[in-house]
Amino acid sequence: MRTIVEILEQQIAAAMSAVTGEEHCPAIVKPTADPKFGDYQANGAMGLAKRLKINPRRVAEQVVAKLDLRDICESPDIAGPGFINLRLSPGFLSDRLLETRADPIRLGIEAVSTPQTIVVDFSSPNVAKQMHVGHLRSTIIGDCICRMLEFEGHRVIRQNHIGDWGTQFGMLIAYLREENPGLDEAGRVEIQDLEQFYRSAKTRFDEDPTFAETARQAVVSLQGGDSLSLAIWKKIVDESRRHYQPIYDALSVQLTPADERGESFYNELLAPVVADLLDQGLARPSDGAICVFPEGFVNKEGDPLPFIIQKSDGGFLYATTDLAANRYRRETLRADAIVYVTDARQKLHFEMLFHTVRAARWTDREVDLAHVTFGTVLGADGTPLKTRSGDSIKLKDLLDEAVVRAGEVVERKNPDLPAEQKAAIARAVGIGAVKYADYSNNRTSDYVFDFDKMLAMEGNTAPYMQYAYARVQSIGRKAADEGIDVDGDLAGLSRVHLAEPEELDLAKHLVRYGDTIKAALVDYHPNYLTTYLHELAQKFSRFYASCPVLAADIDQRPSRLLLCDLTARTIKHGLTHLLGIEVVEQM
RNA sequence: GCGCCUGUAGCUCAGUUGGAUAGAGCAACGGAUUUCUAAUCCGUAGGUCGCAGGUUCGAGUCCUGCCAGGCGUACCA
Repeated sequence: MRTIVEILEQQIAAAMSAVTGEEHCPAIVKPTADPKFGDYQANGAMGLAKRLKINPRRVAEQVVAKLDLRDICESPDIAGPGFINLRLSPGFLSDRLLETRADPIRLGIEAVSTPQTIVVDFSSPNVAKQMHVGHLRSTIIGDCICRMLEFEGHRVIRQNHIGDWGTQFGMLIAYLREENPGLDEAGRVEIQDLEQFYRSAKTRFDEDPTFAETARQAVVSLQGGDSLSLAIWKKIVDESRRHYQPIYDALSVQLTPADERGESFYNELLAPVVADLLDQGLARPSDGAICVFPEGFVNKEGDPLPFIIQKSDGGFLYATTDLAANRYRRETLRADAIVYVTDARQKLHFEMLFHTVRAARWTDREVDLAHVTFGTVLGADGTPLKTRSGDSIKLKDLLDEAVVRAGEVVERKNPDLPAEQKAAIARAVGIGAVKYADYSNNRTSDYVFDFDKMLAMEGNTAPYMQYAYARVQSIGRKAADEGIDVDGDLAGLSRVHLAEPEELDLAKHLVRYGDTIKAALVDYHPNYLTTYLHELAQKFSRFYASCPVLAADIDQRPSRLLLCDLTARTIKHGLTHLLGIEVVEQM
C-alpha cells in the first residue's frame, strides 16, 4: 500500500494542476493540528494562490470540486484562508487496517521502487581504547539509519571506520612487546583492560625517552609494512575487537567485523589520492604541507582556509583518509549516497571534504553526501558526561549500570517471576532505556543523561513503551486461558467496526505508521519514530482503559482484537526492527 | 574576528517544504482500581517561542540586526 499522505498528496496535487495549469503544485498534506479539522489537511492551495496572485479560498474550492476522493474520505471541507480538511471514511480505514494485518512482515508498507546503494559510516571507535559514552550516539543513530533505509528497500553498506592506524600504535606495539617478550612467536595475547593498557603505554611513552624512541621506530616500521610489526598490530586490533564487539551485540547494533573498513584499510590509497588532487590542480603546497583550498572557506585572518591532506613531514591526516574512503565508496562500492554519522564538531571538516570530492570528480554520477550530526551527551551539571575523576565513561559501565537499575525496578514490581526472566527483562529495559532516551531527543541538540528519567515508567521512555507492549500481549495470553480463539475472530473479520472515540483514535494513528517512517527518513530523525510510538502507546493505553477487549460484545471483540494485534505489531516493529530495542512479553 | 549549532511552560524537550487557539513528558495539584498488568488512565494549572525590526492573508518556523551559551576555525581525529 502506498501511504495515505502519498495518495492524498498525489491526488490533490493533480487536481491543483488541473485547476491552475501549473506543473508543480505541492499539496502539502499532513495530519491536522486539531482533530476538529478532520484527520488530514492540505495546505498547498494557499501557497499556490500566493504564487499565482489569485484568491486562495477560490483555488481550494475549485480543487475540491475537481477531486474525487470518495474511496478514501468523507467530502472535504474548506476552512479559513484555504485549508482543505479531510476525514478518512470508515470503510477506507477498515480496509487499511485489514490490509496491514494481512502483511505481518512489512505492515502493508511498500518498499521504494528504485533501491539505491547507500553507504553509512558510523560508530568508528578508536580501537586502542574501550568504547566510551562519546561513541554511543554515532553507533545507535547510525544503526537506526541503516535499519530504516533497509526497511525502505535500499541496499545499505555499513562502514565502521575504526581508528586502527596512526602514531599511537607505535606506542602500543612497543609496549606490548615489552610486556610480552615472547610475542614474536605469534602467540595469542589478552588485554584484560584496554583502557589501562593504553594508559600504561602512554605513561611509558611520556616518561621514558628510550621507550618513546622505540615507539617512534615502531610507527615507521609498521607504516613501512614490516611483517612483525603488522602481526603485533593485528593482535592489538583483534584484542580491541574482543572488547567492542560485545558492546554492539548488547546494544543490538548490527555491526560485525565484516563491516569494518578502518583507517588502515586506506593506507595504500592515501598517496595516490594526494597525487591525484595535485595532478588535477586542486591541491598545492602551502607552508610545506599539501592543501586543498575549497572555495568559500576562510580562516581567522580572512585568508583561504586549507584542507590539509599531507603534513609537511610527509604524513597523512584524517582528511586524507576520509578522501580515500570517499573515493573507495563511490568507485568500488558504487555508492549512490554516503551518510556520515559523526558529532557536530566535525561539520567544517565534512563541508570541506564534500567540496573537495565534488571538485575531484572521481565518478561521473552524482553521489549524494550527507553529514548527519548530533549533540553531546551531558551530565547533570550540563557539561559533557564524565566520571567524577574526569575520565570518559566506558560504554560498558554505562550499560551495565542501566541493566542493574532496571533489574531493581523489575525486582520491586514483579518479584515472583523466574530469575532468568527477570534478568532478561532487566537487559531489555535497561539497554532499551539508554537507547530510547537518546533516540527520543532531537539528535542535533545536546541532552542530559539521567538514569532515573530514562528508566521511569511514565513518560516517553522505553519502559512505558515496553509495558504497553506487554499489556497487549497479556490480552492474548488471557484469551488463550479463557479459550477464546483470537485467530478465528480475526480471520472472520471482514469489516473493522470502530464505534468508541478511543478505538477510532487508535485506528487512525495506526494507519500513519508508514508516513512516520518516511518523515523520519527525510533528515534522519529517529525522534519522529519515538514520538509516534509514544503517541501510539498512549492511545492504546486510553483504549485499554476504556474499551474491554475480551469481555466485549461478540460483534465488537474481533475489531478490538485487531486493534490490539496491530498495536503490538507496530510497537514491536518500531522498537525492535527500526530502533533495535527489545520488547518483552511480560514485565 | 569569522563560521556553525542551540535558546519554546518551574525542569527535560517536541513542533515534518511558513498554516488554524504553540504541544508532550516530568514535577505540582485534584480524581479513578469488584473488570484484559494501576509500571495505567482522566482532569486542573502552567508560555512575551532569547530581544528588536522586517517579509505576508498568516512567522516558533523565512530575512536583517542584537543578546546569551556551546562548538569549530593550518599540519589531532
